[in-house]
Amino acid sequence: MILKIDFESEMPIYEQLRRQIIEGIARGELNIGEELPSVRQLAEDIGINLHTVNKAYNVLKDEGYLVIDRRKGAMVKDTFPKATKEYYDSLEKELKFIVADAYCRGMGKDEFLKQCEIYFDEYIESRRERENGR
Amino acid sequence: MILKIDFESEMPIYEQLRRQIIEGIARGELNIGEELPSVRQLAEDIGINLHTVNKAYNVLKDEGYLVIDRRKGAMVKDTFPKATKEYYDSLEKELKFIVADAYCRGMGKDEFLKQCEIYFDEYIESRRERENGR
Amino acid sequence: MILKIDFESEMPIYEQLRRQIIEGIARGELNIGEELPSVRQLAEDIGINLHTVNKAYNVLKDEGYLVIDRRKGAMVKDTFPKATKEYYDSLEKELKFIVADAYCRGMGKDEFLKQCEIYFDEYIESRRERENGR
Amino acid sequence: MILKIDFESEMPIYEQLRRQIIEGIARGELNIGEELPSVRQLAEDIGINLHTVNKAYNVLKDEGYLVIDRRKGAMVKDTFPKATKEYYDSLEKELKFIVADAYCRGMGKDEFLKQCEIYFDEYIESRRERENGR
DNA sequence: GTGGTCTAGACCACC
DNA sequence: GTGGTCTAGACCACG
Repeated sequence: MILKIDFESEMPIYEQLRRQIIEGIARGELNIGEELPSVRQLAEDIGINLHTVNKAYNVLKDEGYLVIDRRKGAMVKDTFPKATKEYYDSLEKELKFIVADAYCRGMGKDEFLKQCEIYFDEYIESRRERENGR
Repeated sequence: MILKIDFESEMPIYEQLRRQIIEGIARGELNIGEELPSVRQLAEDIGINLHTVNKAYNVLKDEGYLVIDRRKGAMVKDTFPKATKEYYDSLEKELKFIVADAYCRGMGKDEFLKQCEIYFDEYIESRRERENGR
Repeated sequence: MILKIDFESEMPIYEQLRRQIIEGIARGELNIGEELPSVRQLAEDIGINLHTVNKAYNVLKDEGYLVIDRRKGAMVKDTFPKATKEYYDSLEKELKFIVADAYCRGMGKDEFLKQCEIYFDEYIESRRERENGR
Repeated sequence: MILKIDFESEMPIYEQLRRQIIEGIARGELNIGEELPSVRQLAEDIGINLHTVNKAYNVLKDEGYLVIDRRKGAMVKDTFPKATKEYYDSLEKELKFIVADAYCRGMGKDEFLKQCEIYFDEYIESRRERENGR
């Protein structure tokens, strides 16, 4: 799986890492139980600080995406993280704002929903392909 | 329009202000040409520094949501901001991640789309009500 | 002569007035000795404060564009303002920056000069027409 | 690169900084990818507040002249800012006034164009020299 | 009255 | 180390 960092982005590097790893899991590029590169390895590959990778891994651990084993390093958890009340609350807040912004900018409901549907289908399709391919 | 700030949030205060003002515009609570409180007034009401309000207003001005008149202060622009290529790019990036996260957490496509639809309808309905009420 | 104020501009209203009056003189819409509207009249026409018009007129008086007579109000001076050393200095400073910015943005020398030439010719032509028409 | 601030000028300090940095880029004194002093460093050197430097840097970032990297601070962007429609509009407005003023003050078209040409050539020459010198 | 600018100094996140 | 955010308080230009 290829990780791309935009050093000019306002988004913290660890957050960029976190998001791309979650997207990788959604697409099935990272499967349950799969080991991620070591902190040291990944940091060197991307050319960033070791602590930055560490932070991303630890956030994902706290969210329930990864387990971190002292010997084997980080791997994708065998169960997906729970959709807690906190998650739903923050999702609602985030989504409401995005919809408000899109609505103001003249984006139609259908166009927006269609786009969301496409993204969902991409993840579903990508996972199915990989599962069949195994 | 009531603005609520969460001082514990990691999200900057000016960004919280920005988002709530956009949501207010989407709901029609803030109508075209409507004057917002002066930076000093709003800062005092919320209990924050005037520079923080100023920053929120200026970000919204740059985005095309507000105009700032030397005489009357800030007011809602009579045209909505353009949905530029930059906007679509960042929306895609943001939405893709949110969908990935939701998908991983077991949220179904239908549930997600339904929720988005509800938010859209809320804004549409809210605006219609206010327009009829005028 | 029609004066248009952009209340949303960052440029002070009195400065917008000043510039448009100078452009009017350059185009020959305002001829030597021609009386400008009274401060009170112009302020009411545009819908701005009386003091704002006053400031514009006084700046133009100091620059040598207008003479202000207590009885007849403001009128275009019969001689053009001198191109003082101060003027040349500030012109150089301003022009150098504009050229630097244009150059960085990829504007060619020829394109830039061509544009300046067009503007010059417009003023020359406009004045000639009016002088012939009288 | 030496930056000179006129504390008596009506032009805001951050705007003076902005202009001189753009001129520095045009002259090639600041090359693509070159790092600018940190806000604290530059502020101390000039004897102004760090927020003022920060504002200048951020304006230049928004214009597309600089990128601000969390790790390295501000640096000259590898691509020059686009000459947008907004840019051309404001350039036209500005240039038209300057030409009108110069014309009224008896400055001939040839003299004006000659001067613009000289400035352009200075930037072109300065950049060439530096590129050869590298 | 309005916002714009500047200063001074604090704390924080990120790297 | 870097910039980002927030506060507090000052002065100014504009209208």
